[in-house]
Amino acid sequence: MEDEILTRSVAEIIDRKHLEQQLHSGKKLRIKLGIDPTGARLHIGHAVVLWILRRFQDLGHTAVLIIGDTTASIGDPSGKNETRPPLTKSDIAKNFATYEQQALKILDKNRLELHWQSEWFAKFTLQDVIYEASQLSAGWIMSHETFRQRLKMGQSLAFHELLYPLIQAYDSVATKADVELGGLDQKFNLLTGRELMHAHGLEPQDIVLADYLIGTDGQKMGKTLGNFIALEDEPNDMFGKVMSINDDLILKYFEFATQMPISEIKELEKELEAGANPRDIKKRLAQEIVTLYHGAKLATSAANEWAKVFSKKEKPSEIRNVKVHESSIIGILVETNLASSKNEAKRLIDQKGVRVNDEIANEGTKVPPSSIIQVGKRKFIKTE
RNA sequence: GGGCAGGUGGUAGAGCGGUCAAUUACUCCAGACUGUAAAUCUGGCGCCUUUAUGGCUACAUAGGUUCGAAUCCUAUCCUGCCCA
Repeated sequence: MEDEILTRSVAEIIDRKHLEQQLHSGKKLRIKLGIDPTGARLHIGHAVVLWILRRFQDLGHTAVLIIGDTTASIGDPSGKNETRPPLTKSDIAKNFATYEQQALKILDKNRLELHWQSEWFAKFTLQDVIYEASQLSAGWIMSHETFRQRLKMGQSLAFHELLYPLIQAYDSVATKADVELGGLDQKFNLLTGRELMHAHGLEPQDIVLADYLIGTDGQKMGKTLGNFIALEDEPNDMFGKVMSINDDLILKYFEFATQMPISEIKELEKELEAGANPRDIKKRLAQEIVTLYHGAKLATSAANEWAKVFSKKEKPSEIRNVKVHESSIIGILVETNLASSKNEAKRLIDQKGVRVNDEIANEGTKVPPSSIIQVGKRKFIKTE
């Protein structure tokens, strides 16, 4: 366990030696993770860092979650090429509520400490801001790759964005973090935490940077890219999405997205090298992942369902029933959101992408009550 | 404050008075092939209809010029660069 915590899904550790000593010292460490209360749905890419945090918890350390209600009014500039619109207070509260619900599927709430940035920043005066800013050099801030890039490329960069690393860094001072976790793109922000802690006479936090989990299409997993597996995806859906990842990613997903011991993953690697059908290994992967978020029982039924629909090409056992008012096939497709417009519906029909009761539909196809309508390979509904 | 260059569809990025609902690439959708993988190939990708050499809405916003504007003019907002 202690070995895995420094290697599994981890891209970089600063300062490794120091952290190892800390872990061996028997001290109860405070592990900080900042949360950006923006999007609502977590995906298994976000989960990577949460699982790392969970492993620390399992060793008896305390997870310190910081909700970035102050930084939300800036928007993390890391890796972004434009200024982000700020969020309102109620957005933040709402977003956090959904975040918490999802994150608790992974974290242990008994070893959890929760803070809002406003706990300390609400009291900040301009003098305080100036003082904190004086502890960092402009050269340091401008050494941030993202800032340099944006200036070089002639993209917008607003002054307040330069404060982002400082604000996040102060969280580490306020909470006296021993370790801070983050994604690889957070490196600069977390390093700034070390700088600022040093300036305040505190022992600088160690940093554990999680590696990226690649999305289902091989690109970085991201909400905007639409290639993510959400923690709240339905079991069947989640299973299907895992099955659709590229073969090359299978082992990486085992490491990053499941809790299977590394030794077992090594076994699977050998099986693959020996010529096992990647599909079968992937089924195990899907089963593992679905089990984490939905339990073993639902995972098994998702596996059966998948085999039924896609291997044997039968229909799913449960098809969503939808009340329809339209009578034409085009009208129904639009009404049920299977197509976004009538033109879209026509296109789908022209391209033989629509079936009504297993028959390829044309524009004049009649839809009797209780018909099964299929669009593409995976979308089914039953009319009422 | 002054000068210059820009703001185009989900993204990047062409177009610079009619032939523009707008080249192209990526994303995306459907089909073929498959292991619901990847790769590849084919078709499509603003909305509506009586499917038409059709209508409507769109190229930052608001006006204007013109038979006709994404393209020209004016104002406004926004961005970058240079000067102070």
